[in-house]
Amino acid sequence: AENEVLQTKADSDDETIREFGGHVSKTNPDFVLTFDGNSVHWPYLVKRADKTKTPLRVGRDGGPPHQSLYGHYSLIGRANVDLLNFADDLYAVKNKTIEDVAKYLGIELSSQNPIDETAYFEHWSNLNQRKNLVKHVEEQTKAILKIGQEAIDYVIQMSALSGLPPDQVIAAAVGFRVDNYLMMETHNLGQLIPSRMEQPIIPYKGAIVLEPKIGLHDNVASLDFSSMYPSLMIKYNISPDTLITGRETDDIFEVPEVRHRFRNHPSGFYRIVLTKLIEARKTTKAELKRTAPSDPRYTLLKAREKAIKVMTNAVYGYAGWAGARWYSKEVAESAAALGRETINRAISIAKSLGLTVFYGDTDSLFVNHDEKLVQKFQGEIDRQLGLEINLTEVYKRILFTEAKKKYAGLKTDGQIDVVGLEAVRGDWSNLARDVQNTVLRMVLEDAKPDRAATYVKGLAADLRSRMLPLSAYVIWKTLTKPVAAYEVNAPHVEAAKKMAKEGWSVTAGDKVGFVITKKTGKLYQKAEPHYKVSTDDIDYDYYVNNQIIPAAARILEVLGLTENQLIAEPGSQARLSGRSERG
DNA sequence: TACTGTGGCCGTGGTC
DNA sequence: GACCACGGCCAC
Repeated sequence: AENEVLQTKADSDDETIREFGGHVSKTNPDFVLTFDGNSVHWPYLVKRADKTKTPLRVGRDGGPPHQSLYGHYSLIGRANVDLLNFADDLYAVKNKTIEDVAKYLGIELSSQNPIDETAYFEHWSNLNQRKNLVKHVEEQTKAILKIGQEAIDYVIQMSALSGLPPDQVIAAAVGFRVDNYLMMETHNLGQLIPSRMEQPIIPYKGAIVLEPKIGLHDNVASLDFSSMYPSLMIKYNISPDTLITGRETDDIFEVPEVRHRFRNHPSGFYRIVLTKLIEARKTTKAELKRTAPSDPRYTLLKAREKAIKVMTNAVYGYAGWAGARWYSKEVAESAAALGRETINRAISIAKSLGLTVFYGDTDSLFVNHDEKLVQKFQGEIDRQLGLEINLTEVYKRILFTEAKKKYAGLKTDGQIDVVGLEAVRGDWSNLARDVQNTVLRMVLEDAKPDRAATYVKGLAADLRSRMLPLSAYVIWKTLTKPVAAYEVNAPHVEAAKKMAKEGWSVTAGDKVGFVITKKTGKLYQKAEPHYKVSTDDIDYDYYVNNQIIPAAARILEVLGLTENQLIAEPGSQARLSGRSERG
C-alpha cells in the first residue's frame, strides 16, 4: 500500500536483512531515501550482511549496494538519495536533523518529543520504553519520506543542470557540480575540457565589510545587489580565456586595484555560461508567474529556479578553487576587486543623495528608509553602475552591535531577524540563545534597556530554582578531526574522549553535546557528555557568568549597560560566587 | 574528486 | 594580566 510502514518481527540479523531485501524487491522503487544512509545505514547493513553471509538484495538486479563516488552508495537500477546531503543544500537549516529539516519544510511531525540517539539503548533495554522507541523510529521514517517528496524535484533539476546522475549529484560537493556543469557546456560550445591539475592554493583579498553604526536605528532599509559577482564577471568579461598575459592593449579592460587585464571581445567562457544561467533563471521565474501554485508544474519550476540559483552563485567561488578545471586566481581576485569597487561606489552614490549608510557587507547596504531617496538610489545604481540593487527588507527598528556581522532587526510584520549573534549560533546553550532572543525582542520593542535588564537580573539571581530541563544547558560542538589529533584541550574534545571510553564510536564530523558541571579545574575538566549529567551536576555559576550574561550584555552594552550592571543584586548566589571563570 | 571563496567574531587554553 | 594560537561557527 502507499506509504505503508513495514516492520519486521525477525529476531536475527540474517532474517531481518533477507526480509528487508524482499520488501525492496516487492516495492521495486525508483528512489530509495535515507537520512545519513551513506555514512551510517548502508555501511552498517553491508557489514552485517557480510558477517552473516546474507545476500542484501536491494538493487534492481537483486544485488547489494556498491560504494560509489562522493562517499555515496549506489544501488543498481535505483536512485539512492541520502537526504542529509539535501539538507546540506538548505542553508537556512543550521541543525541538520530529521526533525529540524522537516520543520523547515513545513512537515508536521506527530511526535513532539523525539528520543535522543544516546538514549536508544536505554529505551531498547526496557520493554515498556521499547514501544516508544519503535514509535519514534516509525515517525522518523515517515518524516524521511515526506522530506524526500520535497527533495526529489530539486535533485532531478540539479541532475539535469549538472549532468550528474540524480543519486550522485546531491552527494557531490558544490565544486564538482559546477565542474560537471561546465564540462557539459564546453561540449555544447565544441570546446575542449581542461584536465584537472594539482595547484597550490594562493589566497587573495575578498570583500569589504563596513564598520556598523552602533546603536538602535528606526526605519532602516536593507538593499542587496542581485547576483553581484556573476553580474560583474559578465559585465567585464572576466574569464580564464579572456585574461591577458601578454602585452596587448587594444579593446581591453583593466580591473582596478589588482590590475589584471581582460579582453572585451569575444565573450569568454564564464560570460557565456553565466549569461545562460541568468537567462534560464529569468525564463523560469517568468514561467512560474504564469503558473498556478496548484499546477503540478509549479513545484518543478520552483525546484528548477532554485537549482539554477545555487549553481549561479557557486561559480565565483569555484573559479577561486585550486581544484577547479577552470581555476583562475586572477578571475576570482578580479571579481572580488570589482565587488569592492562596486560597494564603495554605491556608498558614495547613497551619500551624495543624502542617505545615511548604517552598515554593509559584500553586496549589501543598510540605509535610512526614505522611500523616495531609496528609489532614486536604485535608479542611480542602474544608471551609473549598470547593476541591479533590490530592496530586500525594511526594519521598523534595527540594532547594530560594535561587531561586524552581528545585528538584529524588527521587521514590519513583527518578526525579528537575528544575524550572526549568539542566538543563531549552534555552539551556545539553548539557555543563552533563549535569553538573547528575549532581550532582543524587549529592546527592539521598547527602544530602551530597562525591561530586558530586569529580566536578565532576575534570571541570573535564581537560575537554579527555575528548574529548566537539562536540554537548556547542553552545548553542542562538532568534532572536526579525530580526538587524538587535537593540539589543545577543549571541553567538547574531552567530552568526546569520555564517550569513546564508554564504547561510543566518536569520529570526525560528529556533534558532541556536553554540559559544564560543578567539578573543579579547567573548563574542559568540568565538561561531561550530556547524557551522563543530571540537573544536580550543573554548574549554574558558569551558565550565569559565561552564557546568560555575555549573551545579554552583547545586546544591552549597545544601550550603555555593562556586564556588572546585569549581575544579580548582592546576597544572591551568583554574586557571592564571584566571576572567577572569566578573564 | 569526499576542498567553491574570503572576512569576521569570540571563547578557551596556554605561555610569558 | 597581556597576548596569541586554536578551534568552531557564521555572513555573504
